[in-house]
Amino acid sequence: MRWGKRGHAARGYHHGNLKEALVHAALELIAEKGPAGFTFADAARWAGVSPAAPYRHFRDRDALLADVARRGFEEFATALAKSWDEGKPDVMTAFDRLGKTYLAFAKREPAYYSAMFEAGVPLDTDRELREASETAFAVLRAAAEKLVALMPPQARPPALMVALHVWSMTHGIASLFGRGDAARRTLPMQPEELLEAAVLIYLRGLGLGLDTAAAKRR
Amino acid sequence: MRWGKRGHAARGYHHGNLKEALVHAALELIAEKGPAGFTFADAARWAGVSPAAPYRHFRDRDALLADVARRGFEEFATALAKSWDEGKPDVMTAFDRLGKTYLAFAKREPAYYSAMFEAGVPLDTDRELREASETAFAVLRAAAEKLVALMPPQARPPALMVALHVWSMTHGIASLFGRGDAARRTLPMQPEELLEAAVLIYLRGLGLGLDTAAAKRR
DNA sequence: TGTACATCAGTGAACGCGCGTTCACTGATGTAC
DNA sequence: TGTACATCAGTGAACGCGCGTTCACTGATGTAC
Repeated sequence: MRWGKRGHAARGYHHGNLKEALVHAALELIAEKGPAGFTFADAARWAGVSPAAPYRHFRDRDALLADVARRGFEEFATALAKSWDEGKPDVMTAFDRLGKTYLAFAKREPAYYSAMFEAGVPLDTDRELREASETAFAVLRAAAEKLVALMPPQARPPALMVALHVWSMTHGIASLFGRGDAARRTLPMQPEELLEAAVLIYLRGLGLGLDTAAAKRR
Repeated sequence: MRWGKRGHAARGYHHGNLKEALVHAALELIAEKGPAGFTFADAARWAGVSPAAPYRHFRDRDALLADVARRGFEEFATALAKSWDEGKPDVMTAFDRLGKTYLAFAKREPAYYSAMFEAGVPLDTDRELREASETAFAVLRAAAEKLVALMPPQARPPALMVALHVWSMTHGIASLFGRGDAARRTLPMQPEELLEAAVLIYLRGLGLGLDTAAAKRR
């Protein structure tokens, strides 16, 4: 299988879009054997090129992995932003949807998720990678802002704290139970249900019951 | 450095306690370069023996890693149980302490934590490993039981759900911010504070305010 | 439109290296009597 | 207490293998005129 800009017809001496193909290869191999389970040579073989070819596009294996993580964060940020949809039709509905999207991403793209959160890719060395990661978190942060804005000013918790709490909870559930691969633990309920209940209880603890939210909605 | 049962004096043709030494080597190397960052030969070298020696004690690298994870869960379970101390002097105090112990373990033993939760060691193939993991969770579960028992019977949430929520939150914070190594993200507060606030808000959401708890304590 | 040339993105052979694993071996330890 | 022997837990040499990386190369593509 080949991944060329011009579809699968790209052939011949020049691959056409080897960089993309290597990223896809890495994702495929990570999904199979984990982020440590592939080599530069593996990726080349998977893409159908000689072992020297990847060097035209990536300095080394780590650079390839970092690029995978960056793309992962970008797709993640896009998915989250689309799901949040600026809080429409109302903040509570959108917030719930956001959490489900987070879990769905971890399940649908375990390879990306691994590269982003578990492969030990250092965030601070690559500017684009760090920015992509921050963009993703910014969506959560913005959602938390809108959420605390529902509350009376004197009772508002810091939005950053709320965002971090929800992020941690969701990431925890995703890592422990919500993965598409074999490392996950079994659970007597759906991860989505577990998350939804947690968020409801947490928001109630903030004084943001469904009643308050419903009242604000009108 | 050698790790023998008889202290550091073990020498000579027979190592004395190579199995322990290999586990320590693995921990050291995992802490340095992550769970994927060491080889069987590395471990042997670190322990000061020939590359063939580890085969007397472990089938292969995976078996060594699984043993590390098992020991990690056992130490984890012990630490958690000791910290929980059957809910003394009162359930809320002990519960808070339990969370702090969880985070402290992840920070103090990042290598164990990696092997347990991130190395992709399959839980279901090794009976002892699975049991150790279940023993650790059982402590959390028991604590959640005592916690919900503080509440009036008609308002009690399932203890299992509470345990899973707290586990997820704590694991999420530990993975994202609370690690002793370089992969952690920076945070404008201590992970412990973040966790404490989350748990307080969550419990309040369950209807278990500090007032209720204090009332029960008397 | 054709041609000459520069650049790009691959090839494939080669290298040194370290890994996993096996093997016959051997020094150290434990035990029966 | 001494001796003979079995077992244990190491050695060290060897092997085949695949990896990372470099290199001169070459086919394909793009561009100036």
